[in-house]
Amino acid sequence: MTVRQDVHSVGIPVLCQSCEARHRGVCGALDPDQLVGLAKISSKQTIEPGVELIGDAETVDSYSNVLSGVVKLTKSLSDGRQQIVGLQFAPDFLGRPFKVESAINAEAATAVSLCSFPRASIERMIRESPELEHRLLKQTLNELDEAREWMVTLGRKTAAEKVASFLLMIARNIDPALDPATNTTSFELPLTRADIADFLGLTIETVSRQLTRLRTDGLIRIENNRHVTVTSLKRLASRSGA
Amino acid sequence: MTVRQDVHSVGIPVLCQSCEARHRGVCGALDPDQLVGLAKISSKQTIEPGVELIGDAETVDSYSNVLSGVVKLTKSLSDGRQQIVGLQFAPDFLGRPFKVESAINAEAATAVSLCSFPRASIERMIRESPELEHRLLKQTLNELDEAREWMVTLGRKTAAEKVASFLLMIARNIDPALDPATNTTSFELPLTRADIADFLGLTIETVSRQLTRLRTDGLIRIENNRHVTVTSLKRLASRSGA
DNA sequence: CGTTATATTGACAAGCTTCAAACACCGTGG
DNA sequence: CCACGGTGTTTGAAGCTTGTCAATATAACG
Repeated sequence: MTVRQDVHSVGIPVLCQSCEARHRGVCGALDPDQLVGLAKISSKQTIEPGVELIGDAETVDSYSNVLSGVVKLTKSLSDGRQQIVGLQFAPDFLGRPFKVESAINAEAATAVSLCSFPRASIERMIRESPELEHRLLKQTLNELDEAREWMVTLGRKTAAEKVASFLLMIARNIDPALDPATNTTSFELPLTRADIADFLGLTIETVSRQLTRLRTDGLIRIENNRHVTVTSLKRLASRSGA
Repeated sequence: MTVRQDVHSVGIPVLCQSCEARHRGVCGALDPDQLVGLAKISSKQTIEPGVELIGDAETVDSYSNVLSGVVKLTKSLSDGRQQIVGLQFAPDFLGRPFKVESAINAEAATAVSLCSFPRASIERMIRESPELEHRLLKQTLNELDEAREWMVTLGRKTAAEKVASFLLMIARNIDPALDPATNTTSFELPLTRADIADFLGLTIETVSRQLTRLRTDGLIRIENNRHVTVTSLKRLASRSGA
């Protein structure tokens, strides 16, 4: 028992021992030596909801792994209209390699903890480790798939379908093994109504109306604004457009 | 002169000599030996507009470079509503590595010429050549940037802004060096009104109305439905939301 | 317990879609 | 040569979904 543990954790920095990014995230590409090197220059930090992590047109000099919480990626038009273009959950990699200027904003949607490292070091490691680049490519391809999935939602679904799709996406994210046959799940919404509206290309009022409709129709229950219980996953899915 | 040419073209397969993908596309990552190997198993083909290249939920066993023309990537809802989630121009790489099942449709929007190679070979080459994977990562990141840009358009812009944005995107794609100070450009639309509607999340009628509005307002001229002349790039840009 | 942020609800207006019809372009065949 | 059908586009009128503005309710917080 102790032997097995030693085999797996020998040379692994304390910081990384229980880190999810080492398993499912990009750090899984690194060998113990690289991990030690990276751990030396990386720092864990906790961020309050609403705090801006990366500003539009700012130069980015650090990348991060999301360890917990939800980060929203947003883009804005000159007159203030805003659109959320991505949500990042643990253990996603946060940052846009190979570009000094960010074209998007990143903001903590909930309380977030990050593991950050300097830009230069991670880009050097990418050059040295093809496996790291491979993981990045895979995550980027997944993000592209998600973005395209949401383009369909934004362009072609009704408000009712958008809200149902959003709830399903969150439910699946909280519990990836969610069986479509099960009827009931329950979770905390990581976003405010305003955020949900920015995510779905709707107004706060329309989001609210669609949620109350789902509530009065008996598909969901809502407590304290944020806690949602889906009482009929099947009926919810049938309203998501698919 | 001839010496210089020889230096550059020695060992380069005839098929690839004048190919744009060798310069700006993924093939630029390959050395002459790899290029010869790939050229042996690749084939050039021409495709008519409207022909489906990759069907939804089909298993993909070949990848391609787009050599000319425009390929539209679409996703559909069960009831037939459709959304274009990407446009691919030369010399884009066409295909979704590391996934056997395609979740999207690819269809020739115009006449298209492709250079195709078997899935297995390209995936082997990716494993062997980090530089190839690097190029793929860069293209994927660019596609992700574009997708997110269009999410803002789909979610937050008005019909008028959407159409203006679309025209600007096409103009910039035809002439990447397009100076915002110049007033006039002219190009062939690679998409029908129906395609434009599917791209912008609108109906054919709304697209048509917005185009005639731009026409009667003197920002553009349209000949034969497809040929567009922008007469005031600045005014068009000011209507794109930005 | 008052104060502020967040969410809900209602009435009305606007924008986009829907449905319908006319128009333009193009190749075919009489 | 012109009538004809086909496809793609434009235009019009009406209706519905969503946005806007305003008021109220609920929750969060000192």
